[in-house]
Amino acid sequence: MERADLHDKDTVFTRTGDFADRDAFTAAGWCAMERSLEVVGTRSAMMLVREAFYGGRRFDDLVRRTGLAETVASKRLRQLVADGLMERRPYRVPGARTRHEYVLTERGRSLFPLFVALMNWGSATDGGRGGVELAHAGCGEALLPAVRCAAGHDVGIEETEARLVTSRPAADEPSR
Amino acid sequence: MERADLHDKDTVFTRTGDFADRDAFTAAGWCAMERSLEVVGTRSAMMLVREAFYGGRRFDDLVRRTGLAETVASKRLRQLVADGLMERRPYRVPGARTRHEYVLTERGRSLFPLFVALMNWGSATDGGRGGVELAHAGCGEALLPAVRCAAGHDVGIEETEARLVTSRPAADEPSR
DNA sequence: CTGTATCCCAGCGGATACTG
DNA sequence: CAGTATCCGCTGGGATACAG
Repeated sequence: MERADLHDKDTVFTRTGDFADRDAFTAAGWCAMERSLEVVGTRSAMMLVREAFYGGRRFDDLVRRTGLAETVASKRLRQLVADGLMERRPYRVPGARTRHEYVLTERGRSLFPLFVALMNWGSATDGGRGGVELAHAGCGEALLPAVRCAAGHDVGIEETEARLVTSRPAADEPSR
Repeated sequence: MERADLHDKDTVFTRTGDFADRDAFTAAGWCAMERSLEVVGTRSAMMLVREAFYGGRRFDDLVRRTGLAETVASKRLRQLVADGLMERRPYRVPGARTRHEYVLTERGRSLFPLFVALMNWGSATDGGRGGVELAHAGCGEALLPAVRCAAGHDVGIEETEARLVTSRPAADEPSR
């Protein structure tokens, strides 16, 4: 099954153990990536999350800044709340009646690396057309998505190994 | 415009300069994130890229391992090639007739951080149901998506600043 | 201002059947 | 084995109109 005619530049993941035959675990169940896409795989979902990152909270602002139709924004926001990415929170400005605002939950905020990766990948090939750029407020340098292992090493695609886990060790506690 | 009743945990991006009013640059054009979604915003596209990362190359394997219908895989692969994420390359095994295989281009390979972010976000909330896990082949530790600035600092969401750039300083693309 | 209710269209993805 | 051609249902998203 192994092919010997691959160029070095074609290297993908290291395949080890069960993974030598990827078919063996195709039946292992739902891929985590697909689970993510079920929730944030739509344009409207990511756009609303984006505006939330930018500080948008009120329905009106979110609609205008995303450019989505109100109907779409409404339905998607309801779903984002149901999925636990956002919280619909009442608040009141003195003298006005109670309103609601949409605030990212911790789960929603944990989309940050995904958002940066999307922004970066899109801008990497746009020929410098300009637009919004994300930067480190401390030093002003642009943000870049990275991949590291739990031990802190930077990991490239060719150093990545995929493996089958039957049941991951007790949920991700405060990772030490 | 500024709200003073925000909890610390609600902090999102730091807003500075032009960005104090996000509306000011809504008209600044297409968001890089949306550009990414136009290309890899579909389930089929990311699933095919995933299998390419896992080492899949032949049409038959890609179809079986993604579980996509042949028609869908066919059309999506054609588009991925057109978008420059994959390359359709002829090859031949002695004694057999020439076949084609799909190989990730550098642009396709640069989706690696995005892929890791998607995998990680999806598995972070699955209650440890098990499945595929990505790890550092060197030390065996699990992979995590990260965000850094060009100067090498780790950057959290609350240290992130968004700003408007009219035309980015000729990054890495002499084209055009 | 903050939505919801309808109607409509385009695109994704599947099923089936057919080629080289 | 590696696709293409057709048909078709589902849903994402927009337009319009209306409500609290």
